[in-house]
Amino acid sequence: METGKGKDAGRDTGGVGRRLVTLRDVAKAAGVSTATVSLVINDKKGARIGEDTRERVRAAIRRLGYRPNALAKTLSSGTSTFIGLVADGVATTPFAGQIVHGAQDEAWKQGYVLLVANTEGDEGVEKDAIAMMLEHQVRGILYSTWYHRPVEVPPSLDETDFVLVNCFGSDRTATAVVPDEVQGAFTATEMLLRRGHERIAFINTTTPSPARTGRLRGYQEALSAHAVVADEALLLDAQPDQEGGYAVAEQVLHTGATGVFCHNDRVAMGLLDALRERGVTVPGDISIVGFDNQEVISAHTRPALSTVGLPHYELGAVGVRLLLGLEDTPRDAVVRVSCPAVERDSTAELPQPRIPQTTHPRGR
Amino acid sequence: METGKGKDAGRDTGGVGRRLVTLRDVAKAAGVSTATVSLVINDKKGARIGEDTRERVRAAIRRLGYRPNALAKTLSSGTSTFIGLVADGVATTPFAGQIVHGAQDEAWKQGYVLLVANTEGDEGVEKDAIAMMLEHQVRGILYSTWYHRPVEVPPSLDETDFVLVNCFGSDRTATAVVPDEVQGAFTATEMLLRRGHERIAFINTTTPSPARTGRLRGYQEALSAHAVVADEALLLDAQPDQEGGYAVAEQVLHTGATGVFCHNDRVAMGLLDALRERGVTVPGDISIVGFDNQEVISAHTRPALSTVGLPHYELGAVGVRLLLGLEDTPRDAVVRVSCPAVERDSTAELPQPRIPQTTHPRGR
DNA sequence: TTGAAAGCGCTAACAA
DNA sequence: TTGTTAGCGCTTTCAA
Repeated sequence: METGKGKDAGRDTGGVGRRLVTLRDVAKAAGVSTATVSLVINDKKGARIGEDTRERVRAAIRRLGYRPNALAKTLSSGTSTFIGLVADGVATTPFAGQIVHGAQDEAWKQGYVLLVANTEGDEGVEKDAIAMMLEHQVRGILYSTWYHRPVEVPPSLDETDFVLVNCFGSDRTATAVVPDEVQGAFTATEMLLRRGHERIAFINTTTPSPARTGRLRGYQEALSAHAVVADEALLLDAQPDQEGGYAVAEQVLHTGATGVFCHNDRVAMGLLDALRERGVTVPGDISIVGFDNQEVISAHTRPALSTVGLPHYELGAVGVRLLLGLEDTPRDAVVRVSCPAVERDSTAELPQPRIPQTTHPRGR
Repeated sequence: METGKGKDAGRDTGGVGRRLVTLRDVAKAAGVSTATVSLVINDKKGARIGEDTRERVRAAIRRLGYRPNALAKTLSSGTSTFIGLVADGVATTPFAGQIVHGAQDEAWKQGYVLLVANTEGDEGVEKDAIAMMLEHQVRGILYSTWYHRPVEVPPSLDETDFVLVNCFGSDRTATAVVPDEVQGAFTATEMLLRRGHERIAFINTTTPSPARTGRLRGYQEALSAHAVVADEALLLDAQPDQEGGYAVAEQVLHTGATGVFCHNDRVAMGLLDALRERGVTVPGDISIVGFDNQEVISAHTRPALSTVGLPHYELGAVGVRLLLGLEDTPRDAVVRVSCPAVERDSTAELPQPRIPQTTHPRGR
């Protein structure tokens, strides 16, 4: 800290209070006006300042350890430096963190700073959070949820620009960005189809949601795209977690499926456990694909799980771009971000049919 | 939106630009001075304002839909409303989210707002993040890591108050708050001891870290507190994830341990998988305890894992309190937060010895 | 019990 | 090429 701080910066510096090197101090030190300093700092285009003066100013800035006051700048210029992000679950899920990360990276790139508020689903907290952001003059607000779902847009959001992230308006339209469930499920199913599987079971969730309907559709579209006839018997339902996957194992075995597409990685993990107990090997006997790419799980099951990723980072980033009008999308559009395939070790070529053709109810 | 916004709020409201109801507008509308309005808004103690005036002001505020400008307030009063939180991994881990949550809750309680920056370990980003926070006049900075470790304190942190969260200064002392590894491991080990186990294996991590040394010590202290003689043969090492736990299973079985304390939940999960494959039941044959309480995993293994929680939420909250001087701890102190026991289904009473006493190398 | 006025640190015309 | 001067929206003495 021999940067020259304690030198002559301290005016009010009384033990506790630190710092207080203002533009004016720099101006005085450099023997120029504050306007000049302001100009070189922001190095404004049109400004014609002598190179010598510039250098003198820069020197003074360094010498005094000057830091611009972003708040004063905002107040004066009227251009905000904040983007608000309200999330309903940064704490309880690994997913929200990715949204925050994506949003932050993009925000920084655009010269903004993220104001994050975690509501954990509490409406009161949410209202306060939005109010707080409004009072801090945010450029706009990203309203995000940790799982893809419809939401009632809080009225106070209308006081600023906003975009919904990982959710969409249930009661009205609003600009939003969500994962492409259909494409994701299509991709997952194709991971199996491409390896020769045709008898593919789909363990969907019991919970009504965009994920449930979207993934079912993606699964069906993939089958028909590959000219594989759908068999209702292959459609299973389960509670969307390890317990659900574990419980449905017997049914899966009964379908005679050679490949299974699970609603999410947790279900896949439960299924894996159950199959192991029954001596069924994966991917030897059965290939499995998950959804979400929840790393803590999918990267470490045995075998490591082939799955499809939920693009949370992208959602956050695209959210910011939409907010700032950087994406050329119509207002109130719902943009869909695709889910990438993450192929690991739970998928393999279909072995020579162990089950005679006759068991195959409806041929292809 | 019939709150009166579009009414007469719009001055500069030109389609895009919103809002601009200032203190002055309110004052004018209420027929008082700005000073008066300011006083009733913050309802200052010493201010003696007539109840009628107060009501008139409040009415005007409501009618105009006035929102105070927090930035102007900060600038004018000199009292910051921000607390910065720089984290090295909100994105990649479920843990950091809890720190954010704890910090935010406590910050709000104290009237502050959290400015979050995720660095993902990038030093450049970190430097920028701190600079950004300094420029935004933060009251102080919480510097956090996603796993407990020593850190080199970035020099620029000295320009403000700061506290280290989930980490501590490697090169110098600084106020910090970390989990109590020793107590945590002690607690975990006791979960086994209390149920009669004496032959308890400890699968530690291979990575040198406060966790490694602290947990070993806690394990040893628990044994001796219960007058159980330590057996070096029970000390195993493994890579700290599922693969590590899976790989070490054979060795664990060889020790003849009836209880196993794993360095973390992921190791426990891997071990569980391996034991299942070998037909060893948990907790029937062997009891297992993890560490971290990483919910996605621990709450859903079969059986659900008994473990010890890492107090991330608390770390964040205490961090804020330390920063604000709300905790009466000496400056530069390292405070330890304890790790709570989370007992689930992987621990059971020691069954009647299936193995003759003689196998027990050294008696108690 | 209230109002006037001087800033907080910075930007942005407008002069010079 | 640089300086002067109003503010941005709010708080805070000091007077009235």
